[in-house]
Amino acid sequence: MKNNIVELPVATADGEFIARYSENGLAELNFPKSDRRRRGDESLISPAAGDLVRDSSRRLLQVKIRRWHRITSTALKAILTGREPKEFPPLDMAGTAFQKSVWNALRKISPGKTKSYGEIAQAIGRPKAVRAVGGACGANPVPVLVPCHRVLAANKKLGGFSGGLDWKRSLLAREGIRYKN
DNA sequence: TCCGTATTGAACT
DNA sequence: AGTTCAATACGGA
Repeated sequence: MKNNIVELPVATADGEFIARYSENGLAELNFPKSDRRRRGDESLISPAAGDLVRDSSRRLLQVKIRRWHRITSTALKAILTGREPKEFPPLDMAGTAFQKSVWNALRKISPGKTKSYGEIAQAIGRPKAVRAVGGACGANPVPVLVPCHRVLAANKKLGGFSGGLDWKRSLLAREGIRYKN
């Protein structure tokens, strides 16, 4: 399973994001590396690339993943420029049932809108699990596309962001979202 | 079991 | 308006 992960870069105006795919969809999206070290080879496929050649089902998977990756790239660039993506790739995010329910709720926040951690907790029927919601947001493996940056603290204050608060501020600004602080 | 959260609201200065 | 603090759910070690 873990070996079937494919890693592909997305070049954006903000740097090179890294997308990882399982056989079921987009599993992870990483912010650009802070230090832009020179990357000698852009190995598009990470682990056992050689193994992928033989098996025809795996070749089909590669085709599928390339299609997903086009969608991912387009969607990511859309959000980064403050627009709503027309299409999302299938998502295959690893997490507990609780985390998945949180991530699912995040996806219902449309661009330009926000919800508080408490409101998310309400939405998933666990009104007291406020802090746990914060934890699940921090564990979101597909930031930006799964818009954890649209979750603010109770008084419209910024709250936190695992990718760094600068990213959160920037992403909110692109959507015209105002917050306090 | 213990510890650390991307929280929250109330009770205090 | 700022600070402290308890309640609280969850996940990792």
